[in-house]
Amino acid sequence: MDNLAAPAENRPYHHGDLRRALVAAARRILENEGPAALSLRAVAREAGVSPAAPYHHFKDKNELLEAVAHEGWEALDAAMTKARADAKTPRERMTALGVGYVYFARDNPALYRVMYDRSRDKDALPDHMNKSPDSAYCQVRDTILERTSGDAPTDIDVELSTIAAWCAAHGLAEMSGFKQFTALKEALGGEEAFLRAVLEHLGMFARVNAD
Amino acid sequence: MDNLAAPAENRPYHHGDLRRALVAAARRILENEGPAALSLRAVAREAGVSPAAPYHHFKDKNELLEAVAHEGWEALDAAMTKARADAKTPRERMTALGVGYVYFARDNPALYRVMYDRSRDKDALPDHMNKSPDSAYCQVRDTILERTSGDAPTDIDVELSTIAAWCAAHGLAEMSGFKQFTALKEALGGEEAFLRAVLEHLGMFARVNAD
DNA sequence: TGTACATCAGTGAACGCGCGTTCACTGATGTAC
DNA sequence: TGTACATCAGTGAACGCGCGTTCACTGATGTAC
Repeated sequence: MDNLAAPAENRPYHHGDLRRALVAAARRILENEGPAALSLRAVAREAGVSPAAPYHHFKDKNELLEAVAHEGWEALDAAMTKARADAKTPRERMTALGVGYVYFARDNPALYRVMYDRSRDKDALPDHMNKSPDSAYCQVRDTILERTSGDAPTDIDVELSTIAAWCAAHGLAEMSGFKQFTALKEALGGEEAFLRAVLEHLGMFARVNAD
Repeated sequence: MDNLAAPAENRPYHHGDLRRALVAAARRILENEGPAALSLRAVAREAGVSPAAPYHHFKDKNELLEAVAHEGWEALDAAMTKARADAKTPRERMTALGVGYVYFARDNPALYRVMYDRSRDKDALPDHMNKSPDSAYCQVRDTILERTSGDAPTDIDVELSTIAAWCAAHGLAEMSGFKQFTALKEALGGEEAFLRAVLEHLGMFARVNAD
């Protein structure tokens, strides 16, 4: 959460960095009031500026939301980098990514929502996820590669495993907050133990058991 | 998709079954225009009734959405029952549930969205999922139990596996439509092959490989 | 260095819109006798 | 079987609201000479 400071009073007529300030204001609104409250007018209000001002920096509401989502994906990339750096073994890194991913969604629920809502509208995840090596996606892929021993897996296998991991983490992120799981969390000794346990039980579709 | 017929013309003053008709109208709107178009007024319009009429059947918009979501979960239960019935072996049933789940979400995207949006608002999945044996959740759980050979797993292990399966399916349902995967789908021979392949790669968090 | 002027980045009022909900009403239905 | 009447399930007009966006404007900035 960077650049989320409240608007400065005694602002001069020209703001200086209104574009950035608007995105920060949007994130503040998301954090405090949720995605439903995120209107262009509310953002302008929060930034201390007239409702027309944002139009000098964004074509329309859409474009502002795009910028907010973009910051969200960058923040996710950073969270994944951190999670990965803190773990020692490849297997631990894999779990740390999963847990870190869910924590990111839990700590930024409204931002996370905006990120995926906009992806759904475009029927696509952000482009940079396939390209930038620091992207969350590439970090998951690289960590899976680290874990692989023996013959090099095919590109397709790597991609499938990455997608599978991503889906699992996303599903867990969306579900782990549900009340139904509170008893189980307590039985296992807390949130993180629960997340790790679920991640370790993901093999039920795989060719692990007999047919 | 039952009861989604268009409103009858020459309707008498008293509708007879407006409650059901309103829910059906809501589902029609979801299907044709998406979740953003789902206003109380639009539903009344679609049902051919004045904007005040729904208030004789639902306390407010919230309560109508609740009824729509409820129908959605029932439809999901039915889809899971069907998917399970069509498969021969336990392992096949497990995969069929995963694929069927994603297909349900793909074929009813707006309804699926409403179901989860409302769950998120309540921080809980529907109650019946833990209780009714025909619920999607219980069917997943029972299918996992079928697959288990040897010693009976603990209740906690079963629950964790069920949650893991659900998360994976939900994640896959939300992601599988993204453009990024179209090339991979073609390489694998189509949508279903892609889904099966992802499901089979879910072990990457598990204790399958060396540490 | 000073000045004219184009450009930039704000203002604030206004637009039309669709929304959820309420209200007094009325037509249809069902029940008691 | 017929009638009075309560209740039910609609109508349609109206409310206040916040929204996205546009408009003519103005104050501040930067650049050419």
